[in-house]
Amino acid sequence: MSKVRTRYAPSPTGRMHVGNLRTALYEYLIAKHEDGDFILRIEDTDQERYVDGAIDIIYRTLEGTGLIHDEGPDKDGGYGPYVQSERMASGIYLDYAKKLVDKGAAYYCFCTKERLDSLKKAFGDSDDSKEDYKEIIKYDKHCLHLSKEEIEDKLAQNIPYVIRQNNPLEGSTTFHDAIFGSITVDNEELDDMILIKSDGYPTYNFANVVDDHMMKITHVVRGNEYLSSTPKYTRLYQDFGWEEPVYVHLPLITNEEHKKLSKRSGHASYEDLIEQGFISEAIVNFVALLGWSSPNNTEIMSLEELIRDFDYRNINKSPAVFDIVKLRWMNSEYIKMMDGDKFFNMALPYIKEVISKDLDYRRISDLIKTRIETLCDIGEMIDFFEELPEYNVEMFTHKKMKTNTESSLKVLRDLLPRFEALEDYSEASIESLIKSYVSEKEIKNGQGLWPVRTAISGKQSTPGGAYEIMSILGKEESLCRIRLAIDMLEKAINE
RNA sequence: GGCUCGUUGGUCAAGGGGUCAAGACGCCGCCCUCUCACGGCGGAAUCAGGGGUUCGAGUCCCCUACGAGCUGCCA
Repeated sequence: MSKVRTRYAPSPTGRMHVGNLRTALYEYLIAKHEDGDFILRIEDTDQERYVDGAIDIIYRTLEGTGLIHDEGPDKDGGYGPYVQSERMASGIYLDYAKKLVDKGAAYYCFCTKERLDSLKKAFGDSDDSKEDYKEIIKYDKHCLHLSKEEIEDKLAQNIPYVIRQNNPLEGSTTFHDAIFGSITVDNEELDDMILIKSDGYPTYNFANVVDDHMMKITHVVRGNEYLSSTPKYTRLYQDFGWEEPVYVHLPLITNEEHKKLSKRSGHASYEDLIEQGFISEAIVNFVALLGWSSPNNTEIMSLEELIRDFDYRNINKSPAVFDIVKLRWMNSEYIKMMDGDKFFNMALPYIKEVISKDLDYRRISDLIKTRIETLCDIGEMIDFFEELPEYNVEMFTHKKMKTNTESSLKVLRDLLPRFEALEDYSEASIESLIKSYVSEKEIKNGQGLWPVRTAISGKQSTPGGAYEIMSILGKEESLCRIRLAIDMLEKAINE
């Protein structure tokens, strides 16, 4: 059996959206599961849509996600070039197209845009929303019947031309997909698609077939949206007399409205997600589970585990909704599993964004590790360290803690001199001080701790409790905040 | 409009004719607890509809409905 070779063939048109990322991932996994090669090929045959810097985004994304390619523009494996515009320079696409012309499987077409437009037929109600109003065009093979002389003549006159596939009008074409099974389409439905554009570039569809064959790609993995055009690919393979690869068409990924993900939905691309505070491993893991599930029913899986367990035959047929809520959960799982040092390094920039004081960032980092879903949650969780927020005295009243303004005032008044006298502001020291006060007064932990935590944070909820926060804030700031609380409570009670 | 594909809880999903249809996210409740999280325990919630085939159907066939994709000198 020949070595498995898959390819990721993006067109450099912008950021890599999660659908493309999943395609790349599955291609990588299929290859690596069989110890095969994963190839990167840039499909830049559309100069109109080419975006500067997009190739760098592709490199960055593959590197960031760990989908390391074995061959590509930057890694020659003997099947180059790996950029279609460079391949075109050698004239291979035109040569192959001409071979098809010689066989009668393709033909020159000189039709003008105007003539093509006249073939279009409107249907649907034009009063309806634009989406219902479509045009249908199937080329009428007008130029198929040009004589050899006529063609030579037009070519000599430099009349612009394209080369079209010559599909039969009768019979049917069948291909097999690893996920969707056998699909048969009447040849009558097959349009004579363009192989070579008038600018000399091949269309994606044609370049794909030629390149996949020349690069010995064994498994063609791509989005479901290509299912409809695959019969035309099959005809091309047959006309060339080439062996077809294994087709693996992937179900669509949709947004919550069950529509194709769009750039506007915000969470569409890998880089968007990174900016939203998601971590790479979680994104990869989550995306892997959109359309596939592990046979041993595990969900949190490293790339290595995915390689080991992935089997493309288990891929789902139905479209999957991209559920960012579940991604958030998975992201939080990855953060919790992460080594403390590693998390600290990732969290530090987010911490420094809201805290400029000289505090123990590492301890803050440890406090938030189990409490955040994305790195972007950090800011609002810890901003009170930097500055005490304005808060209402009513916050001291808590039913479950059995506290109110009076009881809180008493606790804080009792504790203030002890805190003032305390030298060691370590967590343990503060803890034993408060604990002994609580047992001395025979009150509940909550009755003693709620007022303190409220006073030093000004928040209903905080990462960590009173001991942790006080020890991080330090003596001076803690005392200052407690005195402020006492003032507020006194004022409120006297009114 | 035509062609193609799809349809198991709100979401991801297991399930290839025969236990009360797994599991996860989310949601709700309880426990733990100085708050919020973490963790633990429990709960509600699903086979789109209709016909067949069969002793028996989420699983096979047909129809309907709904959804999606394609219908570009885009990929």
